[in-house]
Amino acid sequence: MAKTTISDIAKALGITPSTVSRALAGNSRVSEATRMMIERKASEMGYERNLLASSLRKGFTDTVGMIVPRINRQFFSNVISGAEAILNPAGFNLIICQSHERREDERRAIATLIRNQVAGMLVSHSLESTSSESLREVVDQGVVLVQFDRIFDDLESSTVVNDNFSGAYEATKHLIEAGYHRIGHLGGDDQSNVYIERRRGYIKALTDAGMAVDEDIIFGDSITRDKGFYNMAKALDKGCDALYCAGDYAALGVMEYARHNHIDIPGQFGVVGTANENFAELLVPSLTTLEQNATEIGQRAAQAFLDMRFNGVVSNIVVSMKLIVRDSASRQHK
Amino acid sequence: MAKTTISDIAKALGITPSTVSRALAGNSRVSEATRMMIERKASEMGYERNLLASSLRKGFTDTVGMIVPRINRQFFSNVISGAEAILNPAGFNLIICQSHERREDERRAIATLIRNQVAGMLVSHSLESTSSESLREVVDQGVVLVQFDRIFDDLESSTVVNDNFSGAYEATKHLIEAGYHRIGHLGGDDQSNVYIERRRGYIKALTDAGMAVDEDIIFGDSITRDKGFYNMAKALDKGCDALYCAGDYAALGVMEYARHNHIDIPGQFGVVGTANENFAELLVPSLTTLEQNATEIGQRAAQAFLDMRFNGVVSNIVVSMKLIVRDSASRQHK
DNA sequence: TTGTATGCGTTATCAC
DNA sequence: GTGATAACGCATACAA
Repeated sequence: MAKTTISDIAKALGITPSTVSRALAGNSRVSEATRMMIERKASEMGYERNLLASSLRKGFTDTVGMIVPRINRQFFSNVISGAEAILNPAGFNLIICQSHERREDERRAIATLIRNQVAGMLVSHSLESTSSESLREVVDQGVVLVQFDRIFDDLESSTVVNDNFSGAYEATKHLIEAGYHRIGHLGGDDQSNVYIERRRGYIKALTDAGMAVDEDIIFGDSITRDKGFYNMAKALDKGCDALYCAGDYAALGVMEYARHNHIDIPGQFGVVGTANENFAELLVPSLTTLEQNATEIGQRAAQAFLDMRFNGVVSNIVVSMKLIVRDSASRQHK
Repeated sequence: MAKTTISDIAKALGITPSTVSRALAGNSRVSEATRMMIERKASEMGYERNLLASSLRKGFTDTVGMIVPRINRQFFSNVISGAEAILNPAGFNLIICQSHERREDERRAIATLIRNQVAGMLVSHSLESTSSESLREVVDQGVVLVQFDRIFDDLESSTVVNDNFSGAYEATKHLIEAGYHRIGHLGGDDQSNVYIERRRGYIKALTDAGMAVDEDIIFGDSITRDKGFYNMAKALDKGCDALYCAGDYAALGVMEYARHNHIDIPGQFGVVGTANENFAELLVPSLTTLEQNATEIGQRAAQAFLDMRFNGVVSNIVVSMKLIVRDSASRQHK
């Protein structure tokens, strides 16, 4: 069964394709009568506009691409939902690609999206990508670019990031106020704006409180569960009694080590994580963590795309974080 | 900066677009020399094939659509990764849509994908969809359809499902062998093949063990965390000492109620879940659950699409489940 | 092996 | 307000 085209409708109605096209596109220069007639016939014949042909002719698509490291992270899947909530009503579809944190996958995703003529891209780059090289291609091709969460600042793009500095500051302050004395930091690699900012916030909180900053207890590997487990051992060796972790999976590893070694959390050791993954509230004790407002970031990123697309406005948005206080860092003050 | 087309390349080389098209498409009827020349020029000019034009001309795209209830479920995001692992090397892109368990969103996703001329769709329908009505449109439009996990059997499509019957059978048997005496079932709505099968497996395990089946302790609401919490209270009223839950979130609710009411798991009460969500191993006690092999399901679904697309082969695949034994149903035998 | 001609379905620019 | 015509970029049947 061949799909019905505007020509089919035109033929059935004894008019020309142009008129049908205009009517279906909502063009004003067509009489109410014929418009109604056409619309009825169209739905009667089960007509669906061929987006391929339409976009080819118009020179642009109503599709936006999104590239994230992985979709099974609470943060990214919520960003996606947030972006959809804005883009779909605006008539755009979202294509989602995963980079799996690999530069090569990211490069392929970019090429795919460009070939698909997307109107824009919302991207949070992979950890393997340490330069804006691949993304420059996007800009060069004239595709609207919005970076979120992890960004490069040497690109002509709108950006949406968390206020990682202030968030980390609050998280660390929370540990200080709970009475911990030697607070370490478990961060990610120092190429990324995200982890650089969180580390800065951590350091500022310590200095503001008149506490010494010791590079020995700033761990900068990566924020996996394994690393959390491993670095908790090292942190204890160095005499820490608390850790601000730049990720919940790392905090999870920390808590696992603590349980295995019968270290009481929060009594003997305090932990604050980042991201509010779905398991954070389920741990025992429940994990105090920094909420990232993923949905808002998705919405803002989508809105930033629309602003660039239709008004040529470039924006740099900062979304605040919120400390979710639970049990892992709430001991009695001494 | 206009994008380079095959005509641009042809012009630059003093040949015709057809030859360029053939060379770039890997057509054999073009000399090695000109092919090399064309390829070099193409990459030199930064040529990227316009998929819109190509697909419009060919009459089909290299895009596959996937519709899932939500992407932030471990199961579905792993299905997606599995499908990508097969489809990308085969030259297909995947567009992911969420139905949010709503019929209307699902319908819109289907329309979107059809308008985008996808070559096929991999779908697990929303819970609100209780009939194959919307999906019939897919088949009618000549789009290859693969259903997975949740399926309707009155459609011309390939299917990939878990062996929910056997899985539930094993899960229930595990509870029986652990010595629990009055084992209830917390299932989903009975319109869905998934929950019907799990319930059947549960019942069969009981009868095979010579135990009575009591409709009073078969709860069939839905498998949310709330319902788990709520129905745990009812299960206790009815004298249950164990529950096989058709979902981990429901099992989570069950365990929360138990903790709030100081009921020892697994000592006084046994729980087995389904899905192996990422939090299952992190609960205290850790949750014994049925693993769904999501990645395999994704791979199989993608392969089923390729088989239909290129060989016209319709397949109905059943993927086995695996019981992950942890602590929530392992008490000492009496 | 290469060139010529045509059309995929739609929209935009004319003219009427 | 409607119709005729061309063009978006590419791929293919046919001719050479």
